[in-house]
Amino acid sequence: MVNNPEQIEMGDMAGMLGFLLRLAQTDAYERLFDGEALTDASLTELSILHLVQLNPGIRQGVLAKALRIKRAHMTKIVQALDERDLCRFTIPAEDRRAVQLWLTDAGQAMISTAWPSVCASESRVATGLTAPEAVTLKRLLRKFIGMPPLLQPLTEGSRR
Amino acid sequence: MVNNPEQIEMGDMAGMLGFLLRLAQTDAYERLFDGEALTDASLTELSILHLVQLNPGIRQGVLAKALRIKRAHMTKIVQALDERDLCRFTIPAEDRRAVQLWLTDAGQAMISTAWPSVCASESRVATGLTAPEAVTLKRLLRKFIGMPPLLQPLTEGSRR
DNA sequence: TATTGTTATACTCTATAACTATA
DNA sequence: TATAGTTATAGAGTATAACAATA
Repeated sequence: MVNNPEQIEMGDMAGMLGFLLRLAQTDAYERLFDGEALTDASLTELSILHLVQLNPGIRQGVLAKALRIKRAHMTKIVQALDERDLCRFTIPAEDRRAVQLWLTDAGQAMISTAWPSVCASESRVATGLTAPEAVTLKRLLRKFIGMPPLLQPLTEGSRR
Repeated sequence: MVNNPEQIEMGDMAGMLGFLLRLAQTDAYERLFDGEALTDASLTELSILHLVQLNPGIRQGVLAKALRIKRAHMTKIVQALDERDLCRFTIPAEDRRAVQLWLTDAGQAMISTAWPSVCASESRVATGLTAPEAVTLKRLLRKFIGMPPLLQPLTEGSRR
């Protein structure tokens, strides 16, 4: 049994935002895919494919900033995706230092089948919160990280 | 300049709790000690010393669960603290499998001087949120991770 | 048999800096 | 000079499993 008989004194840490965020993030990740492993691609890779699908031609560095992945690491991730034929890159003529990302047909196919299960699993992460609480939590997190608020509350994916 | 001219479409990810938590945790950590590095001990080590100070004799596994650190990793962290004379451990007679942790005098001294600066830096993490928003965010995070609510919010005048 | 902690290994991610090529 | 990306390396943290000692 994994109950928690030991009530420990958390001191200042119970009021520390950074600490609470770390625990919450760890718990969220544990609840994601509870048990089931991702075989074809990591969650990070799926996120990248999702964003490249929505933002075709996005520059690698922009993606890295959005996902808080270091540039050096992003290079390796993109190379791994390229080696598996999931994405391609091109050098734009207007700035030949940049790298633009595109999905291959295989990448399109993979993310189209894999992403719905990510969404389904994600929707089960907020167990323990009421629906309005989850909405508030997400709104505050978006503000905290400087992400623009959602214009359309909660229905389908929005288009431009 | 590090402005963000590129507004990228986040799709489903803007509404995913796990994703928002990951970004928030990364941002929070970056804002912590903005620039200044911790020299004597890592943030994890300081957290452990703080909790051992508040919960003398706490078992290693209980601490690991509270901090979401894997047991195998906790072993190495505690060994490192022991080697630096910051904490000690004992084997309780009532369960000789367990390991109880205690601060040495040096550990007491170190955490007593280092912890206030952790708290001071932590209090600057929530930039961008109003004070009531930060309070709400922390309350929701505590609920999300199953941590008991704070009985006395932060000032006087609290009731249940 | 289950639990606590240890050891070992592999992997992911971070941190850093030097490097190139372009701007 | 500054920026975008690459390469390389060191270190922290995670994931996993086998193991010993104890319950």
